[in-house]
Amino acid sequence: MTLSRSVQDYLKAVLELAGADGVASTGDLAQRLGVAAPSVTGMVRRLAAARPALLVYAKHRGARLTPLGRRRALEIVRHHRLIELFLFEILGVPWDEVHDEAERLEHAISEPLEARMAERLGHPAVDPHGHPIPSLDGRMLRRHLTPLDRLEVGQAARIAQVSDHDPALLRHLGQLGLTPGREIRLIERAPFGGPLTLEVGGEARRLGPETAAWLQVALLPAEPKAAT
Amino acid sequence: MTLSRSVQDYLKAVLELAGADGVASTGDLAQRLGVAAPSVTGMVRRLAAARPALLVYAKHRGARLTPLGRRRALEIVRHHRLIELFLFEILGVPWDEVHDEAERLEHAISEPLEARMAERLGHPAVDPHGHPIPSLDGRMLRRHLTPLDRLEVGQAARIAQVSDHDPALLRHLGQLGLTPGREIRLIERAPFGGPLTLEVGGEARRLGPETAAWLQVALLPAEPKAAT
DNA sequence: TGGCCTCATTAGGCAAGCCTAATTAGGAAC
DNA sequence: GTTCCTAATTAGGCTTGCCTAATGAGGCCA
Repeated sequence: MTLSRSVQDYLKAVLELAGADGVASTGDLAQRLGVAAPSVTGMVRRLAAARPALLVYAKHRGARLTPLGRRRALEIVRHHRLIELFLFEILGVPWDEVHDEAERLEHAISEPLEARMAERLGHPAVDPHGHPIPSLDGRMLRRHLTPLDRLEVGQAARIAQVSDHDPALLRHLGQLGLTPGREIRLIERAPFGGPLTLEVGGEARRLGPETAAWLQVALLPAEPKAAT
Repeated sequence: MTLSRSVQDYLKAVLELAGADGVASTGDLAQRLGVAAPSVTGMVRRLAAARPALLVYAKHRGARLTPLGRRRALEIVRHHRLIELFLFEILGVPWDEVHDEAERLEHAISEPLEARMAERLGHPAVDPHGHPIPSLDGRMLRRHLTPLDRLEVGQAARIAQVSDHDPALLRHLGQLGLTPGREIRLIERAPFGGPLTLEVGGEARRLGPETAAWLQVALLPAEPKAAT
């Protein structure tokens, strides 16, 4: 009942790519996993035929996780995010490097070791990029978030999470001080898709709208300085 | 030029099983790696045929590491032992559990991460079982050691290293206080292969000779209490 | 030197994961 | 309803790493 590295990667990808209906297309999976499309079809069929099944699959309409598959996928995400936070907090690995490192370590860590790490970190709820860490029973923090580029002018917000797909983006955001937990306010939005101007820690920062779309924020009431 | 997990395991096994002539037999490798003998023959041929070669192999006379193969094997051993020490020191994992955990993690850690761990640990020379940690350039502490069961009666010694092949043995030794760095003295040796009686931290401890053979010690001059 | 026993090798096969090239199904547009 | 484009699937094949069964080489002992 031990899942291979590849199988774990497929399950995680389905979880992360699934839309509102829980379905991920084989094409998207192929792109995300960096393999050819027929490889995905083959694997997805195997995982749906497995007993007990990890995926539900019907030709030409993508794959969906079974409850068991979802449980397994969440375990891997939990490993990944705990490892990211551990590397960041305990070893001082920069936040733009933790993802790739965790991508390999997540398959090699045992449950007892994971438990030790979680305890050492105080059973944290989010990773360094602000993504929620699933609990042991598969629950995770659910928040009401807005993409930063949708913010209204004058609106204050707290940065909740940033995409970790590109290390260069993370380095850039780090330099601007745009890290999870930080309070910001949208000062101005240049017309015709121009840059946003943000107040970040008392400084004005400019950010392209495509870049801003990679950040998710939680809205704050009118005067943020009043409430913590 | 990236080595698969299996290849890494084979190289490490050759390094660890090689006798004075540097040769490891295919049979010993099969046993150590938990695979059938023909699997070893096949892999060993592949690694000897690879360009650049990692092994030297001649039919019916076992395998030997090339300089490159040895370098690679030492890298893996370095990973393994640093991880063991890290788990032990930083995460408090018991010394009888660190080996299995490191066995998986050693293949998943990057060089930069390893460097961070080494620095965090103060560039240590030995792992929790007393085994030397190879340096980045492949050198390692070389000591003059004696198997504990060969000690002469009355001789004082310091425990240098213990075998980590069996967790139960490690738990037992831990309870007796027989850990690397500890000073001991052989009080008595029962005749006909009977147990050894040791002085350990002021207490008398009994140990079977087969068990004692799993420990290696460094001899100490007559009065150990005088020299710290 | 021959016989025998052990260990190693060859022969043949299987599963997992991947690939490219060729075919087919779905769905949008007319 | 047909057409056509795109996305997905089938067909066929490769490598890695393992297996069992059958054969062969080495070395020891008489």
